[in-house]
Amino acid sequence: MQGTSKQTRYNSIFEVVERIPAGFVLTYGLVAGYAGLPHGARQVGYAMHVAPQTLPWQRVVGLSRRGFGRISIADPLVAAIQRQLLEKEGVEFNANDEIDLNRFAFDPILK
DNA sequence: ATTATGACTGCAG
DNA sequence: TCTGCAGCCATAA
Repeated sequence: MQGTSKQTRYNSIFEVVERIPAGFVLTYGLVAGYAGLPHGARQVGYAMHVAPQTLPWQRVVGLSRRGFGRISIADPLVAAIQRQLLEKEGVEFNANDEIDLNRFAFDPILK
């Protein structure tokens, strides 16, 4: 193929993301690991940036230094939309705007 | 080819 | 506890 699109280039990443059930989330690093890109957390971020409208991009969140999930999108408008979509699916945020990964992370391998 | 940027993380101060 | 910065690596300029 010649015009290798971004969608084709990040196909492995998109396949992981579309498997995340509504009401659950995964961190950029975890998605990268499942996609076979152990050091590609930032690439997952870019992949979500260019993801097709049909992908549940809102289920991919950042990993806080305390081990919680958190919205890590710079654009405040997009960040607000992501939070709204997640809460609508049942994902809960604590007082620090963090997500308890022990309750909402979709991790079929670790548990 | 070289430099800058970022929807990431983790360590150091 | 909070900030800054260093590794990380694909894209953009």
